[in-house]
Amino acid sequence: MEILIRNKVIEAIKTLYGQDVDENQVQVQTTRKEFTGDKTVVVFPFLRFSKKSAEQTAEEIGNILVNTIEVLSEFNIVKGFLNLVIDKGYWINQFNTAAAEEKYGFKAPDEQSELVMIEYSSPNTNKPLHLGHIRNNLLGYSVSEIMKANGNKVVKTNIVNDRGIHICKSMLAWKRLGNGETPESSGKKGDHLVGEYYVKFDQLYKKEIADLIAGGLSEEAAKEQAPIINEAREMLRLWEANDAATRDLWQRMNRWVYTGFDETYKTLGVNFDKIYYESDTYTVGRDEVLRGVKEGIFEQMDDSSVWANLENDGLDRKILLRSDGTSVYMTQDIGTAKIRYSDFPIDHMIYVVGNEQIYHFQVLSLLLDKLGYKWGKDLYHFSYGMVELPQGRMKSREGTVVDADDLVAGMVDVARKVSEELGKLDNYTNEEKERIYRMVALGALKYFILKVDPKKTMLFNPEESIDFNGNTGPFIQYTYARIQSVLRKAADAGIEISTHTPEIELNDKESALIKILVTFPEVVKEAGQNHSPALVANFVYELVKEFNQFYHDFTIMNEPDVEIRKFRLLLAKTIGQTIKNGFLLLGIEVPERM
RNA sequence: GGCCCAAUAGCUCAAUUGGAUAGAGCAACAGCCUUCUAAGCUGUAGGUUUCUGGUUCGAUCCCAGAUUGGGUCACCA
Repeated sequence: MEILIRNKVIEAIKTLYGQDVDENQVQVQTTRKEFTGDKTVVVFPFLRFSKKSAEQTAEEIGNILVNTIEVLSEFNIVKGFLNLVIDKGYWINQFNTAAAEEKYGFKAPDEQSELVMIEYSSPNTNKPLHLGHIRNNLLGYSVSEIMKANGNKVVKTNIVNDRGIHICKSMLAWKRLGNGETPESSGKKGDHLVGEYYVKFDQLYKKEIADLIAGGLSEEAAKEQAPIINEAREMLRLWEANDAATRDLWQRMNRWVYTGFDETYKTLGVNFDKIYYESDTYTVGRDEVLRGVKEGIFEQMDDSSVWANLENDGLDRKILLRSDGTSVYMTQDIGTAKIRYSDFPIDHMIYVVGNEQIYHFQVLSLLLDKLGYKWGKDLYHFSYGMVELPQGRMKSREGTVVDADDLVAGMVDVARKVSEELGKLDNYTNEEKERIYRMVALGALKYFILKVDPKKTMLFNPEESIDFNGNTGPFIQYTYARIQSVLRKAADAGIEISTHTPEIELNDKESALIKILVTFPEVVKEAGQNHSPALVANFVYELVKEFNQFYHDFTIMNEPDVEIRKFRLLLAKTIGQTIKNGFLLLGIEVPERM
């Protein structure tokens, strides 16, 4: 519709003033609520063609539009804004289209669809997931769903950083202090158990540093020479040298972590199509780096460490292999990228990784390019903002980290408490109740995180639990449940819901609802272009807010006019469907009752 | 210090990517359940969009500078 108007405006200006205007000079937007009309054309940019007043220009263009666009019957002018009124029939038509499709707004993939690979989550296996990972996982999953809804083929992938100095730290501490403790023996979740030893390592390390400083060493030297850190380094070297005992312990502890992660992923409702492990990919990366050395792309120093010099590209020097031959993060990422492109015909590669790694991905992109991979430059770093606490950034060493499992469990408790107070689920079984508590708790958490612009830093206050009223997930879930309740009542009463609405008179709320509803396909598209679940969240909220007003002001079941009642039922059903579909894109479930 | 990013109501976030009188929720206050689920609805109050300039018909949005906060510049990931 907007495109049609835009083209007609261009034609109008051509006939009126004999000038060609550029397409993006014509602004067509939805009319603001406080004015009458549906679409608004801003005429200010055309004044230099018309050489007339804004009102006159708008009048002239408006007359032509009304004559050339069938569904346009009237217009009004406020200053330089030409407000166009679109016929009711058009909206009813649009609504019927929306009502007829279960997946309204979604585009199904076909043979020509592009393949988008999305990497997200990508945890280290030395500690459990925290709030920062939650934002990553929710964004990654949601963006994947949004890309699918835009007709792409999507491969969700996870690169598990299961190797490196950080894992060795946990292993070392466990060896020293663990006394053979296992998840089974202690009843602790595996990832939490391993995480505890990571913290213990840090404590031992700090103590050694303090002792060395007391003995007269500088802080820098102390950090470098502490026996325990050297032992960890030696462990990493042994690991890369395939030392059997080291590998055994590593495998054992990683397995504990995976069991724990799987549980967390399951509660979060995220999943992956293809999982890569750094322990498999880093050697490919190392070979690539060594090839780079041979081809003169990278340089090897006397101590045999390997560097990339990116100073000509405006960046720094970057290490790719340590002097003891072990690999770093970047080495692995090179290998992983290569393997992925040979495994899949990737058209777009999206890395969901925090904005603290912007520099890392600039470098990675450049390195891949230098290694001769034409897709190196194409990788897209979906860089999202951090989650901050009122005190600032989360710091694992200071114990301010909000653990993912604890957070979810806490949310479920709150949901249970609220729900029990309201007592609406009293005739449900305990399993059904628990299922809904979880659904609501996760709805609150996910919506809270996904409704904010991914690029922005966001704040989470653990002191105040996430709200269930207002602009929240549960509010939207509640509206959905209400709609289902009405639909159940209709079904019980044997009232059939029409599948097609004739041209009836609409009240203000009804037409407002339809006008919001039919923007959904555009919202899905924009959310895909901008990689922004927040756009979907905002849309659903707007829709639901409007629906609740409608629900309050008008009755559905008690409407005496049969035609109108049938229409309202269909409207409610379609809105319910759209809420569900929108939330599907966010990875949030909706309950039939709550 | 170099580079990058942000700053909107007391708090958490929006603002159709340069358009009309900057909107929601929370918190505060005042109302609405004999009626399809009150996790709802209505109203009141709350703003020099950090500051100073510039660009233009028009700036929260673009440019320059300043202030504040954050990130990053590792043989960490």
